[in-house]
Amino acid sequence: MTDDRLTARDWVDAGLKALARSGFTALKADTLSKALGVSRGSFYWHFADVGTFHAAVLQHWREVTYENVVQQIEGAAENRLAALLDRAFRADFHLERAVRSWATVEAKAGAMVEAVDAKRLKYIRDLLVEGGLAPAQAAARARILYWAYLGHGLSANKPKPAEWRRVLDELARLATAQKTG
Amino acid sequence: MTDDRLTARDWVDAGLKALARSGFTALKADTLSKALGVSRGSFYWHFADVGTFHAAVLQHWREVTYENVVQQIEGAAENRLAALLDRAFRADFHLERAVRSWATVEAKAGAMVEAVDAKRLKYIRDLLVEGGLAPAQAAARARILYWAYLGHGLSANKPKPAEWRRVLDELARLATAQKTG
DNA sequence: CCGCCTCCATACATATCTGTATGGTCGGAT
DNA sequence: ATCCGACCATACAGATATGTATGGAGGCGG
Repeated sequence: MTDDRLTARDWVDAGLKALARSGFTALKADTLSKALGVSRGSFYWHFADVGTFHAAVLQHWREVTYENVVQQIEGAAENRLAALLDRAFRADFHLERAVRSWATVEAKAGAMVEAVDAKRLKYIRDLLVEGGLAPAQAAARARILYWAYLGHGLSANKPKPAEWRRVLDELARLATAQKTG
Repeated sequence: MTDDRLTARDWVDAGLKALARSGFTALKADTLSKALGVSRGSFYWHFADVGTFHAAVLQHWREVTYENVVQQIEGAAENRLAALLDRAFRADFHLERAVRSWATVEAKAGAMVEAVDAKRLKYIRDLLVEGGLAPAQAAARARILYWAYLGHGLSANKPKPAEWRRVLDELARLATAQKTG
């Protein structure tokens, strides 16, 4: 039997799902309770108000969006930078889009996004330095690579398969080419 | 005397201002009428409903965000690509952020953003081709440049002045370097 | 002066969402 | 068996938003 009682975690999971599907405007006690087939009484038992629920959702988002990814990259690949690029540009971006959209409207989401950005950026920069780039150049290129990742994920207009090879090629070049003059 | 009667254009301008300041959640008849010091009766005289108002705001956004920019670039500079990069990465991004955030939630905003993306991307690609790049490579690099523009504008974490020189340097390189092998 | 047209105020009905208060159900420990 | 606590339903009050209906205020042509 699927036990009918819910946990706070169930609510947060439903929140992330609604976030990816419908954007942050779907993160309401009213909407989610209907989606879960319970009343808002359940929501207000697990959370004091929507603010604390939002905080819980953001916290869980950080875990699934950074810690988990880095763990996978560090564990599996021999060429970590290539693995990261490949994974980043192929990942589903609905959740990230929704959170960043949310971040432009609510400060607490903005703070969380900013924190995640800083950690990811540092991770890329460190990889480039390990790859042999001078720190200043690594910092600049890490920025561009991360911006490109963001821009790619946030724009609906994606390259066609034929163009993808070229794009990845140019990205890898940007990541590894030594300065020639 | 500032004439007290409003026009539809006044409402759209107020909409864009609210959009840049507070995000798309501020695009409501209720909120805007208070900001303009009139009642919602005025709003519903100029617009049938909020949907048509939103459409008018989006349409006006397209004009100020594309036509005007291209006109300036085409008119003034001798090195149009450098002028575009400089202008793009220094511009105020609040309005663009808000519209793109809006685009993740409402389909009509998404369609408008997609249309603007396609036009801007084509413009960059054409500039690169004129600069001597092969079409396929120009397409790939135009993507990356535009992605970087978007990522830069949408992330709060900007480089410090010292890093900016490096970043612009690498961007220009990406735009102009010939393939060496 | 009169009536029309433009623009806005006011009032009402309705919908959605929040938060609280209160009571109900069910399982498990004593 | 009963009592307690976890979990949820229901009902209420209030805030905020939409859209409509209706009634001014004020300029302007006839």
